[in-house]
Amino acid sequence: MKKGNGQLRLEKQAVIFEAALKVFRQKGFHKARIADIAAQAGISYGLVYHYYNNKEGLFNAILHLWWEDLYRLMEKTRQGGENLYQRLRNIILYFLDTYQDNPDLIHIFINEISRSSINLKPRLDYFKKFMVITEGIMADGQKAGFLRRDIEAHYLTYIFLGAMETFISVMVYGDQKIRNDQQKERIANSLLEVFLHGAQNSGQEGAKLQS
Amino acid sequence: MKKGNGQLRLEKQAVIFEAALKVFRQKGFHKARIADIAAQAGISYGLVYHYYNNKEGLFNAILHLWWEDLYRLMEKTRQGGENLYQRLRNIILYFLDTYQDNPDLIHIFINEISRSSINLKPRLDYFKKFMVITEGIMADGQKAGFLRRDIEAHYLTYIFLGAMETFISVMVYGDQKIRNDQQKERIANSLLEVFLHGAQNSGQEGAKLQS
Amino acid sequence: MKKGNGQLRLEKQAVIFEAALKVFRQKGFHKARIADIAAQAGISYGLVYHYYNNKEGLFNAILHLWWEDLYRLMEKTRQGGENLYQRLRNIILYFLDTYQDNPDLIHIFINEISRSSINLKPRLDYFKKFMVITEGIMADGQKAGFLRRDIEAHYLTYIFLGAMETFISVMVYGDQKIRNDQQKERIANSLLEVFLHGAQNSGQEGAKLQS
Amino acid sequence: MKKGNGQLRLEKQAVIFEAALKVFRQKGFHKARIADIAAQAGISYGLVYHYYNNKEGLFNAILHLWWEDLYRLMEKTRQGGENLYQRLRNIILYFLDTYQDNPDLIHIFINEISRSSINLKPRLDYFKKFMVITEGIMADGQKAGFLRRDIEAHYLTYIFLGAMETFISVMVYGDQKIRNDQQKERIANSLLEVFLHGAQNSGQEGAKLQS
DNA sequence: TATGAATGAGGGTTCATTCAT
DNA sequence: CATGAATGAACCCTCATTCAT
Repeated sequence: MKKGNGQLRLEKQAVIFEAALKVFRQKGFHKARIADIAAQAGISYGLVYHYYNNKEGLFNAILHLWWEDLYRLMEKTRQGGENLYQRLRNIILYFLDTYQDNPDLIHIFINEISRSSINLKPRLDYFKKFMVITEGIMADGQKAGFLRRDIEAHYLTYIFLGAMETFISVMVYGDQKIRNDQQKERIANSLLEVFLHGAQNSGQEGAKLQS
Repeated sequence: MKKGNGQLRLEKQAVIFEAALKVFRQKGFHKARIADIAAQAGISYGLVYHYYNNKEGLFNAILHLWWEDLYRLMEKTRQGGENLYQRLRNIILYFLDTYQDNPDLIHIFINEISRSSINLKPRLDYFKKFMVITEGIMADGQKAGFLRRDIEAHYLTYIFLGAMETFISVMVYGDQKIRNDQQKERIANSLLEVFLHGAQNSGQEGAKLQS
Repeated sequence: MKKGNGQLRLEKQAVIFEAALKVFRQKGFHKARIADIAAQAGISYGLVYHYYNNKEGLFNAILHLWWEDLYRLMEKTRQGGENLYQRLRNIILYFLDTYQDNPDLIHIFINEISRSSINLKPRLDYFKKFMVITEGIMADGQKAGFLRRDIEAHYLTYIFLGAMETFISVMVYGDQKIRNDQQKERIANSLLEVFLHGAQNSGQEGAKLQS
Repeated sequence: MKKGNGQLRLEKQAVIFEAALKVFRQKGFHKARIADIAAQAGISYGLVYHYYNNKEGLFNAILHLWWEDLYRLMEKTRQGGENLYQRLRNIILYFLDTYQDNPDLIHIFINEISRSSINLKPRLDYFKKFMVITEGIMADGQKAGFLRRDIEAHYLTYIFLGAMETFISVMVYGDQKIRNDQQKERIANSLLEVFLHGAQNSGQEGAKLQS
């Protein structure tokens, strides 16, 4: 019986969470009202405070979900003994999958987590951790001889993550749908291709570029 | 006399503008108060409304400055007949120069303009225009044979701009100073190097990566 | 069985009552939450409403306990045929004993019952009754020739009760402990001594005071 | 001009202050709403926040007025070289005068300052300072031989202040008016008379009291 | 009895904006 | 031009109380 109640509690909490995702996505953190979220969830606004401490607590729950999932993926991919290419691909696919499965979440990531000035410090800490892990991957790649060593690992990190994030951003802002897995593949490949081999045409013309 | 007054008006407006830059940077748009800006400018808060319509108008002025300057640069670099490498380098240097000369502005760009949900539509339009221009550069590069054609031009754009923006973001959040022009060079070179030639080690080991 | 249940009911009620004492003491009536009291009692907050009508009803129960006990003492001391000195001493000792045995209760008396603006009317009525009884004692004392008649009986009452209450207040606020019965004696004696014989030094110097 | 504006500001602040006195008196701190105070002052509630930080700041202003005035009196009476009798009389008359001139203030003192649990710590500090000053007077009296030395000075303090406060309280709660200066005299005399010479009848009967 | 989910009145506070001076 | 007094919409949050289970 207790378990049943607990389950109900979790379910209701999830309903509020989903509503919050939607509303935060539509209005952004600052303009989202608790009343909006409650209305979206079909409950009274007071009940939101039964399940979450306050607006920021609710937002933090979202933030937490996002990052912990991401960390988990990074950890899994690290333990899986996959090679550099696979690992970078996994990161990209995590974003693309989330884009497909939980567009609200990725929207919030792009607009409210990745940037914007709410709650700066903790947000940055999450971000840094992500960067540090990614940088570890890059360093591994350099050590293993896969990645060039004349560019610092954290520079590679910025370039990779920045490129990916902007990719997602453009899709988010343009409201582009991912129609099928092939499209996901194409995006991931383009990104990795350029990141790994560069944008320059390797033919004769390209060679003249900097001369 | 009229001209003198007009000049005074412009000067006072500039004072408010500078104050707004500082305050918007420190607090973000939503938490910045008109009273803060006025205090920073050393005037009464009522006076702000003589020079700007309202808070959003003031913010738009900043936004406008940023983008118009950027467009101007893009235009100039296009007309200058510079090659692809130079043009991309100019964009990067514009950001790095602004980072040096007007850190408030670049901070606002990163936090409030580039993303975040204030005033979504007009902001996106500015951004799109920037992307379109950049995409034009990429397309030119492809046409001229400098850039590979198997990746769509707008993909190249996302990758380039995303990488650059994240570079700047990290500097902004880490409060890193640019000490000298050599550092700017190094950053620009790293970015361009990876963008153009890729991160992969061109030696033997690197070749095995995707196998 | 019925009796047993009734007893259980009383016990649970007592648990809530004790918890309320503690919480009202710590937070005061306004800041005390039913949830706090329930937590203190180790029950759910809904259950409080099975045993008491509402927050005020719970507080009234405390109030009632305090006053009825006090009235009972006053009645007993009146019937006991004790003399004025004994009767006044009994009142003081009642407060001091309560201070020892039920510090929460005396704390609430000082902070929430004796003054403060909750529930003004009923509280005043309780208080008045107490004053009237005390005034009766004073009047008796005047009639019997023990107390001076040039000061009205209710003035004597104010002075006596006010002095005593402040004594207790200071102890409450200073968190002073009563270590033993001798200390209680000393306090009671000091109070009665000054009340009955005055603070003025009866020697020669004192005589000059008002000249 | 500036001075004139400042004066206006102070006047408006005073209007709000007066309104707050009235409303805090009628409803007590907790039940008083800023909107009530604003309505009483004939202004919008937002304006209250123009002149005071918040509800507590407004209340603190009242508190401050009360205590600083009282301290000032105590200081003046100390420097005036008056004797013990005069000094105690001054304290009593300060309360009675305030009762006449600013009944709201004395009401708030009795209900919200002297007791009740808002903002406990600072309130107690104010109170303690008052007690310490009074205790100094008592100690002076003992040193000068006017007051008996077998009762500790702080005990004398509690008795004196407690008696006085209860006197005032009863007047406040009973909504008694002070009709003329003679009545004030009578009250002050009664209090001092009992405090200094005691309540006991000095005739033969009284002597038997404790036997 | 017992629980705690659910409700919503209620109030404090912020601050953009207006406007009389 | 300049000031800052004045307004009030807006919104977060608390918590007593009810009630289905």
